[in-house]
Amino acid sequence: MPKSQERCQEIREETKNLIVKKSVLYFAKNGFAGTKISELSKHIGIAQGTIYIYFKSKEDLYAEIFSISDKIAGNDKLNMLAGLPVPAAQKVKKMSDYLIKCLNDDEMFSAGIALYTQRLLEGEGDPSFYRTTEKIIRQGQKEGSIISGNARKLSEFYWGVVYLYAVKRLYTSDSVMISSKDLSRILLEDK
Amino acid sequence: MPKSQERCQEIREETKNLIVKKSVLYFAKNGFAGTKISELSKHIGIAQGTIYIYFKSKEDLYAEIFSISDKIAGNDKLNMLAGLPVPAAQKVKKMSDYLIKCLNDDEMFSAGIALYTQRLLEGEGDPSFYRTTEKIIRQGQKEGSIISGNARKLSEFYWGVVYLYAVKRLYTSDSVMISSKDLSRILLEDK
Amino acid sequence: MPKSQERCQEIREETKNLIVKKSVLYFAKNGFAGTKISELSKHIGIAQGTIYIYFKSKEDLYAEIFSISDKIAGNDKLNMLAGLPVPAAQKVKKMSDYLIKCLNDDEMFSAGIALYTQRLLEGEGDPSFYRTTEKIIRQGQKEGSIISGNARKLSEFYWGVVYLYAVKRLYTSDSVMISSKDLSRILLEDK
Amino acid sequence: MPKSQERCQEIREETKNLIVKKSVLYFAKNGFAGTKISELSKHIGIAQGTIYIYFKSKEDLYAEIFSISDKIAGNDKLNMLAGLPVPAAQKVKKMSDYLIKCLNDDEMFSAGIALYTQRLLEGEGDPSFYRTTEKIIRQGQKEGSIISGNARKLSEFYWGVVYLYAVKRLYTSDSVMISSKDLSRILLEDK
DNA sequence: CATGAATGAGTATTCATTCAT
DNA sequence: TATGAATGAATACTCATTCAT
Repeated sequence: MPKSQERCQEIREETKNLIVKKSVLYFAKNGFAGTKISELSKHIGIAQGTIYIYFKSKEDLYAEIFSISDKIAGNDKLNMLAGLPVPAAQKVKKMSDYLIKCLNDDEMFSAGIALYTQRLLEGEGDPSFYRTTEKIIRQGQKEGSIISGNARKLSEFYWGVVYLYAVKRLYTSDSVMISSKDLSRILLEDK
Repeated sequence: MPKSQERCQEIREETKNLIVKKSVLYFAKNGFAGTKISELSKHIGIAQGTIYIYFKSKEDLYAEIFSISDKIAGNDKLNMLAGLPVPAAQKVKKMSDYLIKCLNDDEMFSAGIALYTQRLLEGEGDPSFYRTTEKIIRQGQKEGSIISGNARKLSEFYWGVVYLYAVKRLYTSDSVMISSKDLSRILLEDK
Repeated sequence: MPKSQERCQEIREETKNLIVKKSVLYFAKNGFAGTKISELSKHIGIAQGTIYIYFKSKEDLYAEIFSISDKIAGNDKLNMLAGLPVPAAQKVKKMSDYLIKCLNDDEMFSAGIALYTQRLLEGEGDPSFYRTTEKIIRQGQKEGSIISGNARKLSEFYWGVVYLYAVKRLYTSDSVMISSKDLSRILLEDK
Repeated sequence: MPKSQERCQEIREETKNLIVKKSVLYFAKNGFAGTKISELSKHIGIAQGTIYIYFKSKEDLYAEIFSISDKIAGNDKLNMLAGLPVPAAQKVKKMSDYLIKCLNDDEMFSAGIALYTQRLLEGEGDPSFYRTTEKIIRQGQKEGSIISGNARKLSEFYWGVVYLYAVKRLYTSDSVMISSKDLSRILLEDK
C-alpha cells in the first residue's frame, strides 16, 4: 500500500526543517568552506545522500540558510516594536532586553544574527534591521534620550555589538555576556 | 659590495615578507578553510610551489601569521601606554585615537586585529591586550572616569568593537567608520 | 469467478510485463550504465522500489531483458522460414520483408534487435540468427541467386544492417528507412 | 629558475593531446556513462586530478572528444576525393579502399567514426560526410555506375555500414572484416 | 504489493603538496 | 630559488538498493 500523499509531504517537510535547523548552527560556527558535508550530516544525524534529496548542492543549502537568516533573527518583532507609540528610550530598552534574552537562550538566534551580519558585510541581504533601528534613533534624538551622531552609524554600531555577542555565544560557553543595560547604553544618554 | 650570500638572504627575507604580508589580509578575510593556496599564490603574485619553500604547510603559514598578528596589532605600544603616569581617561583617549588611526590607515593592522580576535574566540592565543586594558579600566573606575562594571567584561566589549570595525574595514570600503570619541565612550562616563 | 490468489498472480504478471516492456526500450537506447533506476522507474510510471519486488537488481533486470531479446527479435519465425522447401532467394525476400515490417511497426522489435546485437558484440549470447542465415546463404550460392563470398561474413553483414536500422529507429523518427528490396540486395545478385 | 614559457606550453599541449587521444577510444568503447574517470585516468596513465587541469568536467572532456571526432575521421580527405575529375565509380572504390584500410589499421579512426555517427544519431553534429557522399552518388547515377535510389538514403546506408564495422573493430579483434569490394558494392551496380 | 524517503558505497571533483625542470 | 604541471588524499555528489509505512 502506498504511503499517503500528505504523510510523505509531512516527512519531507520535517526532514528539510531538521537539515536547515541543524545546518544554521553548523555553518554559522564553521563558515561555508569550513563545513564538510560528511561532518554536517553526522551532526544532523542523517546520511550524506539525504542532504542532496533536499538541496542541489552544498552552496544551495548555504544559500537557503543565508536567505532565511533574517527570519531566524526575528525581523517582524522589531518592526512591530518600532511602530509602538512609546518613547524611543523605552523601545531601545525593550529591543535590547529581547535581543539579550534571545542571545542567551537561543543558539539558533545567535546563528541567525551571525549569518545575517556576514551577509551584510559581503554586500548581500537587505539591511532592514538597520533601517528600523535608525528610525528609533532619530525619534530618540528628537526626544533627547539618544546620544547625538549619525543615525546610520549608531545603528550599525548597535547591531555590530549584537553580532559580536552572537558570535561569542557560538564559540564560547563563557558566561561573560553583555547585559541589556550595557547594550542600551550604546544609544542612550547616561542618566 | 656584499657577497651574493648576503644578497640571497635578503631576497629570501623579501619574498617571505611578501608572502606573510599578503597572506595576513587573505586569511583574515577568508579564514583558514576558505583560503586556497592556488588563489592565495595568485593574489601574492608567485607560484604555488614558492610558498612551500618558505613554509612547510598551509597550517605552518597560518600559524606564523597568527603568531605575528598581535605584533601587527601593536601590543608593545599599549603596554607602554598603560604604564604611563597619566589619568586612565587620557590613556583610553590615546589608545582609542591610536586604534582608530590604525584601522583607518592600515589594512594590515585591521587584519591583525581580526586574526588576533578570531584566535581568542577559538580559545587560543593569549589575551594580553585585554589584561592591559583591564588595568586601565580599574584605574579609571577608581578615578571616577570610567563607568562601573566588571573590568573584564568592559575590556572585552571595548576590544570587541575594535574587532568589529577591523572586520568591517576588511570587507567594505565604506567610510562610515566609528570615531575615536565613540570608541572612548564605551568606557568613559558621559561628561 | 477466480480466487484472489489467481488475480494476484495476474497482477504480478502484468506489472512484471510492464517493467520488462518499458525497460527493453530504455536499456536499448541508453545502455546498461546509462540507465538510472530512478529515471527508468519514472519512465515506466512506477516507484523505484517496485522494480526490486520483481527483480533482484539492476543487473538481474538487464539480464532478463537480454535473455528475451532474441525472442522479441523472433528467432522462431526465422528457423521456420529457413526450413521451408523454397528457393533461397525467396527466403531472403520473405525474411527481409518481415524484418523491415517489424522495424517499421514495432519499436520493441527494434529494441530487441539492438540488444541482441550488442550482446553479440560483447561476445555473449548465441549467434543462432547468424547460423540460420548462413544456411540460407549457402543454399542460395549453390542456386546461383546469392553473391559469392564467405557465408558467415555475408550473414554478419546482413544482420549488421538490420541492427543499423534498428538503432536508427530507436533514436530518430526519421522516415528514411531502408526498403525490403535494399536489404535483400545485400545478399542477392543483381538481376 | 622558472620553466620557460614555451616548454610549459609544450608540456600542456602534449598532456592534453595524450588525454584526448586515449579518451577517444575509451569513450567510444564504453560510452559516457560507462566511463569512470578513475579507470580512464589509469588507462591514460595519469592521476585523476590531471584530467581536471585540462577539462572542467567529465562532460567537458566528452564534448571535446565528440566535437573533434569528425576531424579524426578524416573529413578533409573525402572532400578532396569528391572534387577529383574522375568517374564516380572510381571515387567510390578509392573511398572504400581508404576507409577499409583505416578501419583495419587505426583504432582511433574507428573510434572517431563511432563517435561521429553516435553524434549524428543524437541529432547533433553536421552530416558533411553524408553530403559529400551524396554528391558522388548523384554523379554515379548519371554515369550509370551507381544503383538507383534516393541519394541520401544510399549515403546513409553506406556510412551506416562503415559505422557498423568501426564498432565491430572496437569490440572484437575478429578478423572477419568487410572488404573494400563489399563496401563499394553497396553503391555500385554489379558488373 | 506499492511507495518513496533514506541509506551508503561508489564515483566525480578539488586542492594541499611535491618535484622535475 | 622559482616554477607550474602532476599527484592523490580528501571532499562533494550520485545512484542502486532497502525498508518503514
